[in-house]
Amino acid sequence: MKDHETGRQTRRVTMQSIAHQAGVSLTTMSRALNDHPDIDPATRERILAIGRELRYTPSAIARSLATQRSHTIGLAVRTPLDMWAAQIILSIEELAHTSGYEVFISTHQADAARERAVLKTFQGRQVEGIIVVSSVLGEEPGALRPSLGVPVVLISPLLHVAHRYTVQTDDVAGARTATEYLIRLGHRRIAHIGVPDWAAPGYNRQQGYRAALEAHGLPWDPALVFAGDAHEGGGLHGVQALLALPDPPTAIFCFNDLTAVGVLHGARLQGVQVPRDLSLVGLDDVSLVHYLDPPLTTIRQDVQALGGRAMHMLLDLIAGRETQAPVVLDMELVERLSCAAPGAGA
Amino acid sequence: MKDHETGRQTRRVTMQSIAHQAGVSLTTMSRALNDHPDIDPATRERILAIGRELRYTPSAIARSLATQRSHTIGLAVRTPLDMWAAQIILSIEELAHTSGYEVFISTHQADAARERAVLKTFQGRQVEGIIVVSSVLGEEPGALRPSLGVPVVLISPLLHVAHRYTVQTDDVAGARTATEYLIRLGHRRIAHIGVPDWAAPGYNRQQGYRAALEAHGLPWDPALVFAGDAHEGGGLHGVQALLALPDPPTAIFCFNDLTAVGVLHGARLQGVQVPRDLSLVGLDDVSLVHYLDPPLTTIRQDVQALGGRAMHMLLDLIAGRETQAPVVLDMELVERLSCAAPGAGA
DNA sequence: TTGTAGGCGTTATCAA
DNA sequence: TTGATAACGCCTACAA
Repeated sequence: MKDHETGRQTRRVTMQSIAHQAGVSLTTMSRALNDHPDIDPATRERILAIGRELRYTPSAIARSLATQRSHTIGLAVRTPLDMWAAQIILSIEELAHTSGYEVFISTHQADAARERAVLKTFQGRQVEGIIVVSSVLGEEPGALRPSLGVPVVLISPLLHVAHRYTVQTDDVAGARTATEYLIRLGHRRIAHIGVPDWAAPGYNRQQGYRAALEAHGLPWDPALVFAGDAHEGGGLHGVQALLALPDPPTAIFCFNDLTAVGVLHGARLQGVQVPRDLSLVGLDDVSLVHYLDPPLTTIRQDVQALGGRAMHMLLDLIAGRETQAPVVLDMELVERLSCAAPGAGA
Repeated sequence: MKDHETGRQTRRVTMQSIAHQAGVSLTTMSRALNDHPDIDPATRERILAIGRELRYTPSAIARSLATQRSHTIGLAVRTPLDMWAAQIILSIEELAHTSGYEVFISTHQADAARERAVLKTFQGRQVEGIIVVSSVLGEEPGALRPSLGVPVVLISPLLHVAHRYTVQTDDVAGARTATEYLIRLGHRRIAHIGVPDWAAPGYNRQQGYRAALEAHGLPWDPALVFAGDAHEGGGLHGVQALLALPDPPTAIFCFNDLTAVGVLHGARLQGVQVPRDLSLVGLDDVSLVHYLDPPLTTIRQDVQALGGRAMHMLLDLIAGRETQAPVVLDMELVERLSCAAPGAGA
């Protein structure tokens, strides 16, 4: 081993060396480390002192091999780039930390092969559990089976539920809440800017949107549904297309807040005022939308809870405890200033 | 071991069992796995086939113990919550993946004790290298020494450089570029909204701001420097305080884009128009600022390169290769519409 | 080309 | 209260 500060060769400090120094057996040494009851406090202190002096750090790897427990979990996300995933990473890491677990992180890029590879790697690393955010394999029946012996918890909804342990927000209800709010304000031509692939979240939000329309006897007009990209650009193109319609919408429900930011921008470019000429509802409630002009009305999802519940579920499964599954979390309307009754303007 | 799908008890598949089934020794088995040259392709195929059939996954832990290489690195971030850290996590994870490394992630919350604990844990896990983002220990001379035998690379600047292997952006130059841009536009009263603790990035950006003022013979007025919080709220409070000044600024250079978002909001609330009455420069260039009203002029930092360079440096160190250190990356002005010559309004 | 045996650093089961 | 000794699952000289 090389000391990267001095470049000197160093010999690894192991239980051997310390036990030797202290004149005790490996067993006693081990007891000292894990503060086992069957040990003289004095000898233990002596051993630990030597350990500190020699800067001894137990090898978690050797320990794992011996105990058959790695105290690690695997966390696979599509990408850490959106606030959503970042918040989930944070809450999971914190809980893992307080529960004595270390977490491996990997990205799967919404690619099935990649996700499979990640799971396989985690399995090889002997993780005790796996959490997958925005899993694509979750849709394939039995695809999560190969991770035999390791509990897998999924965050994000599935269309074809092929897995029991999932934590998700109720996208359908959330989208419905948003749309009904707009209907209550008096809007009749309500558009939706979604995502291109219509994977579970996108599909569900669109379903909620449609359900709200139908429940209130409003026609479902395909021309009012635009496939965005969950980013500002999609929102921008979306409004441009929607406003160019012969009979343009008076309100838009967006897949997420970023999309709404793009819509806001596009509306401004066209001289369309929000909320006077166009009402707008986002989804997520990222901190920033509070500071937009106008502050965005949105649907809040408790992302921290998503991660927390998933981690708790995983800990339960690891411990062989009973656990409630699946978990579906509610979303909540946050009224700000981007909505108004239609026809207020021009 | 318990199969979490069926609840059945299962016996771990190991090299033993497969070698036994195939009627070969452990050595041959090992050779088959690591496609060693000294093995009959036929027997190898036979062994691998059995492995596939029995869903065998080699134990990375046992392998690590035997080879004394874990093929893991540790990544400690302050928090994954800002785009900044998220992008770094992504680029590091990708490079690690293509280099055959798995990454442990942890947060240190800008707390020295926590960071020390994380490093210790990583060391125990036998990681081959560590990257710390926004390290606080990096300032303490020798604090990174305990991670003996493991190379440590730091991302983010240090005030008192006590560590050689760092990757950072040139905050001083970036801030100076921003400020000089405003000066060139004709501004004389230029404010700065920074961060409260004035840790390295905050301190350096303030230094760059001051350096620009001095270089152009402009007075340095402490009243024009406000301590924000790197978030929208700080920007909001910042403008409010600055605009209330007897001789308010005509331009503001913000610590980061989020701060600028708050400033934009605050200015609007006060009826102050950007850029007519107030010019604004941010820093980071997060995707969103392009869609603000007006689109934000900002200083771009190449966060992806930050992560990439750090990871390359770490790989070099792990391999015992020479590596260039420290690395300082330039920042670049991105002109958009939030700046104008002063006095255009009123 | 294949096999034997020892070792990696720790825990755990017995005895003492 | 302490100590041998055998795992844990894999790699690697060295020998056959």
